[in-house]
Amino acid sequence: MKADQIDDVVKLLREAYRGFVEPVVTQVAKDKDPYKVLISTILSLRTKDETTLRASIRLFDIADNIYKLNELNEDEIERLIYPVGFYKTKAKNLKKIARIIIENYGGKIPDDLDELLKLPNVGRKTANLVLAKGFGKPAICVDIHVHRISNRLGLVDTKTPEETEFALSKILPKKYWIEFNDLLVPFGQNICRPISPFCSKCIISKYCKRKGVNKSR
DNA sequence: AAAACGGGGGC
DNA sequence: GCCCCAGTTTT
Repeated sequence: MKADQIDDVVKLLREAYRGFVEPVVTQVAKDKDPYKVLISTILSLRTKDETTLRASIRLFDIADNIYKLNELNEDEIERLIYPVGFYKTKAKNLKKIARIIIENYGGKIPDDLDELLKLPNVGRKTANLVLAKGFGKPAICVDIHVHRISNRLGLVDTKTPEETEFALSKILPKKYWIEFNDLLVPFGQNICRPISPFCSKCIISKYCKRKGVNKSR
């Protein structure tokens, strides 16, 4: 895809974005607090948005910073975040993260990819979202929506999200890195769904290489 | 590369 | 009942 076509895709997605509900992490962390971005992103993994939203609000009402989170025990965290996916594992890891951040990083969420990746339950998707949304640093956050849609557009031809991140870093202008994920997630949830995508309502279908796939409507 | 982790909600 | 969900970790 040519550079001017990528510009057009972003422009069209920005217009469509206004009609969508914001991604849940963006809603919860409007103040761009890296702590809230990190924690709510972890809560969101394999979890529906509405569940993530409720859990995040409950947790941040009690613990809106890393020190307060550290004061909670595992059972308390479990009860606050239930029923997000893997809530027991996440409660355990959130507790660990609080301790690590306080002991090793002076209570500050690190703004470095490799350091973030050392935290339990933090992979590339979460780490890059923290960098992009929490610190405003150029980072490409590839979740399943970005991965799927980038391939449908022919922007990349990849099997795994990690490959997609690498491929996008070569062709996507840096000025779009931070917002790319925010644009594609609601688009992927509402229009460019995994199965039965609404191709007839798609504002970027002219750039799509897989129009009509998977029982599209 | 593939399975496991895990509970709620949609159909 | 079966399948999906802003992935990560382990095998």
